[in-house]
Amino acid sequence: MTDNELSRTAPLPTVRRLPQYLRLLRLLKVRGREVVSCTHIAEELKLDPTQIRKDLAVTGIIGRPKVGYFVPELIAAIEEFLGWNNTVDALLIGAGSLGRALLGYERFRERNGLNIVAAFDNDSSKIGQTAGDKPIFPLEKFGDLARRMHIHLGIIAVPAAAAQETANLMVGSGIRAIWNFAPVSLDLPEDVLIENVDLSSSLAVLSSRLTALMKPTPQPEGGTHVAY
Amino acid sequence: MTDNELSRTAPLPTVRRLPQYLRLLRLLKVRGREVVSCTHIAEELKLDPTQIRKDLAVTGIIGRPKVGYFVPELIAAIEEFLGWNNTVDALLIGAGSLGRALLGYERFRERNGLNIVAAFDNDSSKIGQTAGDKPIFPLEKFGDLARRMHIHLGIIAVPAAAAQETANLMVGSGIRAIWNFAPVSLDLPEDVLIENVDLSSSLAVLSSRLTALMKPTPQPEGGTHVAY
DNA sequence: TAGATTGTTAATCGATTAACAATC
DNA sequence: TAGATTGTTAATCGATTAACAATC
Repeated sequence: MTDNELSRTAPLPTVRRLPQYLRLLRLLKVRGREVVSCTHIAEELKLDPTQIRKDLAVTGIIGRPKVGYFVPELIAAIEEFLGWNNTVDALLIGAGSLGRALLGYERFRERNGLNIVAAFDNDSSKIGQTAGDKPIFPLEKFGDLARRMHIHLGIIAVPAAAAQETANLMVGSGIRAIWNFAPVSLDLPEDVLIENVDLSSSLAVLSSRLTALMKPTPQPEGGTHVAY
Repeated sequence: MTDNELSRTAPLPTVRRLPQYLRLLRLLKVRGREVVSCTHIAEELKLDPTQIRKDLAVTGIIGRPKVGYFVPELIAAIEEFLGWNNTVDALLIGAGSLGRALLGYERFRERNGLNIVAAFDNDSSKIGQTAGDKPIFPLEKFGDLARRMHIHLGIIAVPAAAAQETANLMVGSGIRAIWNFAPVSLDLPEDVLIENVDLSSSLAVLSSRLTALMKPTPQPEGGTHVAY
């Protein structure tokens, strides 16, 4: 902890890397490993050891020179920083194939402290079905359930066209943070947290590199020239 | 284009934002809008106009002072930069719920130039099924089809435990770029492109902020002190 | 002890933002 | 023309990497 204040908020890139460390650490724990150094983590994940040390510092963990960190202690520190030591309930809107895939991913609860309680959809043919043991309710019930269960995390898995109104419904029902899988930039009150999962962004990285590869390699200037 | 060389490669954050611009521009086009300024885009997306201008520059587009950019021209420039003006074939391994959700998302082809040709799975009960009109083949057929169709883009949608061997199979079958949805850091040859979609990273941002919110607000140091 | 590793400060790198001349 | 907007250079900001003293 480099601040005398309580950690402002950690750099975003750091936060995004923490789950990666956590994954490795859990693996090491299963393998019976008790201590681990940044050097070792760095080798495994092909990252810079100093960066890892800085990243881990945001969790408040203290390591031992010459030794490293105690694996279970480090796991606990990261989990606590992310809030993954406790389970947070969430409601999901949109029981299409993506929504049901998210519902069916049981590991969210154990690994990421995320418990998706139920899904909502306005397609009556889906109502009453379950997906991954989770019930699918009609959209009208959302506000009621959200308030009654004091749930403030919402997941949007509806088509782009319906995303904004879905967000509005959530906000009106007391939702304070939204995990949005629809490819839209949502208009939200300042105090509602939003995190977008944008597959296009990710694909763009891959396809632009792939495209760059295919392109006629930037010829050394000066026209035809045979090296020998 | 600020380089005299052919654009090295654009900054990663820029590449990740391009699809967002593209989405807005397509919307504007549908609405019949012919020109657009960075100022306008910036307002819509709540970004900095200068940043947008720099971002768009990587595509080689040239705007007109006082006017802005021609919408169709700008769309074409971004699509070309990303390679989304042409369709790229891809093969997907893992026909679980996530895999089938990806298969079923028809918009990939029209919007992102991505054509998922078929899926592969080693669960015999899934073989012969289709998902979003795409056939599901046994895993053994992967190499054959990949080579025969000259496909070099692979999508991994298998459980974490199977991801590395899946990647190995892909690489051995001539795949040059992998879009990986499994929460694992894969070990790959240097020359194989990899892009990971890591839901944990994304969730970490949301849950760490949510956790920070819940925490007892960092009290101004110095114990009980009443200001007046 | 000597060597490895942490924690932390300083240097570097890259991306964002500001400033401003060119221009339609 | 005057004003808005582009393209580009310079300044700022923040994250990564390097350097190094402290220490088990």
